[in-house]
Amino acid sequence: MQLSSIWRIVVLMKHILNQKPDYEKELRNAGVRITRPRRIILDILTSTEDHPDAMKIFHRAIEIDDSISLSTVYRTMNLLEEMGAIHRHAFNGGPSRFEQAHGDHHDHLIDVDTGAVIEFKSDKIEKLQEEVAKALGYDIIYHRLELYGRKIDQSS
Amino acid sequence: MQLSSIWRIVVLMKHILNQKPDYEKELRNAGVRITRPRRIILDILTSTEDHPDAMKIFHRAIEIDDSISLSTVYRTMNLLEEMGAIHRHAFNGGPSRFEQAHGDHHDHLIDVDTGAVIEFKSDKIEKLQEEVAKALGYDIIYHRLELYGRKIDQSS
DNA sequence: AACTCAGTTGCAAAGATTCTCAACTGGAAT
DNA sequence: ATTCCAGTTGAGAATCTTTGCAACTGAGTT
Repeated sequence: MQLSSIWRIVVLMKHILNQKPDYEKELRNAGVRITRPRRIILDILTSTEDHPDAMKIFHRAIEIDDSISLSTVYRTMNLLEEMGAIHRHAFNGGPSRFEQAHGDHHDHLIDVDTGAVIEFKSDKIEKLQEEVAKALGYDIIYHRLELYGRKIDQSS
Repeated sequence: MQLSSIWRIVVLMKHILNQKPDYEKELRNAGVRITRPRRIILDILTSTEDHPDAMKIFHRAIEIDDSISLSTVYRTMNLLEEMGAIHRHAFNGGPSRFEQAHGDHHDHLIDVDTGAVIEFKSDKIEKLQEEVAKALGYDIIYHRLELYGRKIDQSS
């Protein structure tokens, strides 16, 4: 696509960059401690294909170390979500389900028909966000951008 | 602020565009019954300035009719959200807060220290979103942009 | 290797949200 | 106005998530 020269949109393709990201390193760099519970939970997340909810993660975790608590699962999920390492999906009513992200922070385009999640990143948008925040007297710590869209019909 | 000439940041002032939309009509058209609880909750939503959570709405509601239950508040919020009449904001860990989707869309800057919510709008960012989506083959139906920030210390 | 302490944990309790179900009600049909 | 019934409600139970706090621990420093 010719737009890439302008916007540097990075579309991440899951099946291609499926080398487990080194979350431990990322976490360490972010000043977060690598504890035994966190290591176990990260292992579960990076080695699963599905979108488990907190309870499911908890059950898998206590098979490895039965001292892990559900609170820690929830706390870890919140931590990872804020870091952009995982995504939270709240399907109508039910408990939140989680899915590992990959690589760097990125934003999301959600297909409203299929629920598919496309990840992208636009430096331009991020820069604008910074400027808007600055104008309002704030520094951005993190952000969340989700576009909900429908595939453009190309048949016509 | 001199930036306005550049970014046209629109900090929305609710009390200016406070024409109440006719939700009752909309609901009726959608085949939803207008019950006493729903009418009261709608009145609360259309006449408030803030972003109340379910508990706050509940408390305001029972002052008008003390038979209304919290379940009904939650059910009504889910109903209205699905209809697009209100927006749900899940700021960090706290309870969801709601806001009527009066006319114009806007984004949010959340003060991570105080929880304060500042509304803003940047046409520039929205235009970029459109372009990104288009490059990915999608039309945007709606979007959510939340910046989490900390007030810039101006004392130094 | 021992020391230190802010970050983290497990647990229990609180808080938030959804669900179940019998009773009730809006509004269409009569 | 009365009847009727699918949609709605209130109450409380169940489920999901966060929080307060004392005990614990990772990892930097000595």
